[in-house]
Amino acid sequence: MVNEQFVEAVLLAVERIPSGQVASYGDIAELIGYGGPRQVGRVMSYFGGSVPWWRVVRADGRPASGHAAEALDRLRSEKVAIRGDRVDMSAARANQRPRGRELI
DNA sequence: AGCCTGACAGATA
DNA sequence: GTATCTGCCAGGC
Repeated sequence: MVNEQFVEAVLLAVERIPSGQVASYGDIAELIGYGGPRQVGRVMSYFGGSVPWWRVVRADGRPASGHAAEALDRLRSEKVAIRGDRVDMSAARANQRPRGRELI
């Protein structure tokens, strides 16, 4: 069991993702400022049923294992930019944070 | 205590 | 493009 505060923060962050946009596990973790993407994934597996879990995808744009098909279906319904079986993170990513790219 | 697993991420080949 | 390794943090055995 994780800290309830962390769980609450994760669920709140996921609910805050606007329709038509997505966020990665790492983004959620960084936004909260605690733990890592795996902890976010754990929270989602346990309590994700109460939030739009399909808006949380992996950093490479692929949804979580086991729910990829349903997630993509829901994302397409929200007009999220999908490229094949992958989310176009460059366009659909909410809270786009600058990556460690020293050079563009 | 050690070891493996996981709704992950990044680097490397 | 895929495959593999390492790093991360928590949980289960």
